[in-house]
Amino acid sequence: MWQCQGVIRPAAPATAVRQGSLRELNLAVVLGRIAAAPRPPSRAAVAAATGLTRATVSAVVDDLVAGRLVGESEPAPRTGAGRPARGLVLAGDGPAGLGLEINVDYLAACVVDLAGEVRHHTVRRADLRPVSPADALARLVGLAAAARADAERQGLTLAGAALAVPGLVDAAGLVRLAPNLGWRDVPVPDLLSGHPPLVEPVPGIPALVVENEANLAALGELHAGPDGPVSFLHVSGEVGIGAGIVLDGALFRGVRGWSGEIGHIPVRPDGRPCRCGGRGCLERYAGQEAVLAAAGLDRADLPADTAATRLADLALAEHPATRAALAEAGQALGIAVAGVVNLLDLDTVVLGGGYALLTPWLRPPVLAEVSRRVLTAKWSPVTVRSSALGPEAAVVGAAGSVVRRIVADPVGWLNRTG
Amino acid sequence: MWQCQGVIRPAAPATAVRQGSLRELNLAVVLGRIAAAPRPPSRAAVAAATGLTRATVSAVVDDLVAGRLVGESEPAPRTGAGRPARGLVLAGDGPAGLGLEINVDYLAACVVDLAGEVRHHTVRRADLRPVSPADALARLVGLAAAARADAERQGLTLAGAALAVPGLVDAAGLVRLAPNLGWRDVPVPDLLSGHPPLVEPVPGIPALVVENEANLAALGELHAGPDGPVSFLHVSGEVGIGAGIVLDGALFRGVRGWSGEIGHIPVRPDGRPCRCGGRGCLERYAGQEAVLAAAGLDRADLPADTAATRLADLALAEHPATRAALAEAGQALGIAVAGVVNLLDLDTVVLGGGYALLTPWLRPPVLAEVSRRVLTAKWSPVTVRSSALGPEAAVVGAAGSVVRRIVADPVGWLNRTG
DNA sequence: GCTATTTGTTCAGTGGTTGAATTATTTGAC
DNA sequence: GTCAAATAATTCAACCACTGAACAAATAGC
Repeated sequence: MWQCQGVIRPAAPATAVRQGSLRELNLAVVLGRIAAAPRPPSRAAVAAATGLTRATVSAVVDDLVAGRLVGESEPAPRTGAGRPARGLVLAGDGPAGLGLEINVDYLAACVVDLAGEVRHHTVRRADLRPVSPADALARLVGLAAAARADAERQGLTLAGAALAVPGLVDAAGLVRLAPNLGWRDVPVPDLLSGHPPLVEPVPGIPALVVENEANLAALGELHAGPDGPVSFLHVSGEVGIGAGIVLDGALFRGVRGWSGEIGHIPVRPDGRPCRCGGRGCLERYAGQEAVLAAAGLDRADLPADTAATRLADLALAEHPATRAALAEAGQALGIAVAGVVNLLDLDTVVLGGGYALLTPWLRPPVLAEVSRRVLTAKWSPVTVRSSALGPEAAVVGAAGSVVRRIVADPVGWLNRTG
Repeated sequence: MWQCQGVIRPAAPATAVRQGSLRELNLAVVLGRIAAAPRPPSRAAVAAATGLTRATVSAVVDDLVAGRLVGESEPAPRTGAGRPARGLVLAGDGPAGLGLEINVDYLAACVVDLAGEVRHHTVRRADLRPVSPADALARLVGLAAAARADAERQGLTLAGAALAVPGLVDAAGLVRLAPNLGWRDVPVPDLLSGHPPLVEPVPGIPALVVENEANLAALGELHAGPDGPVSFLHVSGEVGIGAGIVLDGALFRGVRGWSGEIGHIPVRPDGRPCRCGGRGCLERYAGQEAVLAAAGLDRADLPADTAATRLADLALAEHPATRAALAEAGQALGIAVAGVVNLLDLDTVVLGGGYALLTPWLRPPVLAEVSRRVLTAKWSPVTVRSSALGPEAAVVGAAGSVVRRIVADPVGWLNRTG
């Protein structure tokens, strides 16, 4: 056999590999293996899976246990004959991630531990459109402080925080535009600098990452499904429509972090004008306002977060205008998704946010457009399914992004002072 | 400063780092550094850039020189006072990549050395639509043998080959569908197995990779521009329209390698029916047939590879129908590109293949649609430019993909027997 | 209780990097 | 022309982390 098909991936280690990097890399490898294992693995199992020797794995695990990243499970997993294994699990009393979210009609905070368990979750409903950014952030700091106190009561140490915002965020944490909140050029880090820090700083882990909610919601989905797909498109249908793209288990953020603006993909290029300046954007056909209007509902009547529930109720009751509105929205969404799948060759699309509840009615038209328009659909069907977390995906994903970072690169945490 | 914005990138080393991996990784690091340097760097400069010690770099370079991957440049670069540096360059007499291409009306072969120089290039024009896949591949083998002989005459050793095909290729090298060639389910490796091998096998380097031409053309563009962008969309306008997506210097292939089917993104969802089964696909408005028809030309009159030249000539002569046809095609292309940029947040779009010649007329309408429809365009403008390599991008990119792989992971080549 | 079996640890050995000292080679000043 | 300063590259003992084999620990089955 002299032929062989292979992937073209020239991703070399960009950075030099020094003496100590060896241990640093293996800390990440072993920790990642423990995180990915379906059951608590023994040191021997980790050694077999990674190709390291048992001696090395033992040494690495000692470091991880000393750093409160890994613990031994009780009771030990039964294995049959031989000395019983001691199962390794991610520590439930080590570092944790703080997830925060500001949205149109609620604030939320949550804490996720290394193992991915949600250990704290608060949602405070309030219409934030009339509230100034500074005041909104001040309220959020209160939620964060309560979350931190609760986490510490459970023996957890918050190692970093991530804030989900429904808008465009630049690399410095400046919210360039969050139309539904009415924010424009809001410097989140500056506004928070007057408050006590959300978490004690840990080297190598950003104290606060500000990120688009749709991106974090996609990560949340990855986090929720233990053996789900590692590459998918997550579409969040809210007032606007955002998408997060997950490729090989990592969020794809684009050159400046502004990927996923699926709401402004043209689906009717000469159609309805959009406030973005374009015409026929998806948002004008499948966004909350458009669907409510088509269903004959007045959006002033109901808060934004109940719109999806209301639509689902009406659809369930076979309300004709609602059914038609969802069919039209689904078709527009399907046109956009077909383009995305043609471009990126993804095999899974997750409907999240407000769309999660509406999946039963959106899925058929989306699938119809996709199977008609995607060139490769005949060789490999595209799965369209509902989000597991729904509207909570963004906060959970935010907190999860912190712990994912620790698992991927535990050196910062291990080298912390104290 | 307790806040800090960071990228979310949990890409840990999936594989264990063993004792010997240290040297293997540093071979790649040092080689990559030499490849990326604008001028031949000294050992000391490589040490400074990578963080390794001079001692280590010297040892690593010795291995690379012994393996014919690196040489010392003559004359030595002048540096000022002190012992003169010995400049390190990628070897011009070591391994090389063989690039092959089958297209509608030509076969091509080329050889690219480690430094990226094209050392051999042949194009044989012939209408391949009436030729059976087996015969076409047999002719290609002839071209490849000539290329190999020429390469060896120059002291080069072919380490691997890549074949560009205008169609969908699966992981086994099976061409599922190449509509313009009339190919369907053509098992390229099987058909080649009766011929002598294209290259002597090298461990770790696939003897033959079969890949979509648009993907390889995108890589070729990356290869041509020394300090161009590392993330961009490369659109190849031929009979069909394909795109290659390069992210951080690596080709994004999608889950099954079928990414980039931009030709079937819906731009007029209820518009002209497409042979893919959909309606209003970009290809029906900006593909070669559509543009020729709109310009009032009969495509039977001229071979496919001269269509772009002909259109450019007419446009230059201010032929009204041609101008209008290109404006319409550019608008359709702009609608599709706007969707892509909204989704992926890319800042550069390269017009390649037949579009390269037509850029002066396509660029304005594309830019107009993009700036109108891309949400983030006001903060960071999108560059639309012409391909540097034009129609040769795919073969060059194919050959370049082989050498890129060697530079990224030189271990296979170094461990070869002989 | 004995054996087979598997887990986890210990320890000398080794590969590869480190850092300082050394050699090599040039420029520029006196 | 000679010497000092500067930079490049090599040499070598030390050290760090992984390796492999031997060994101790703990259990199931007979």
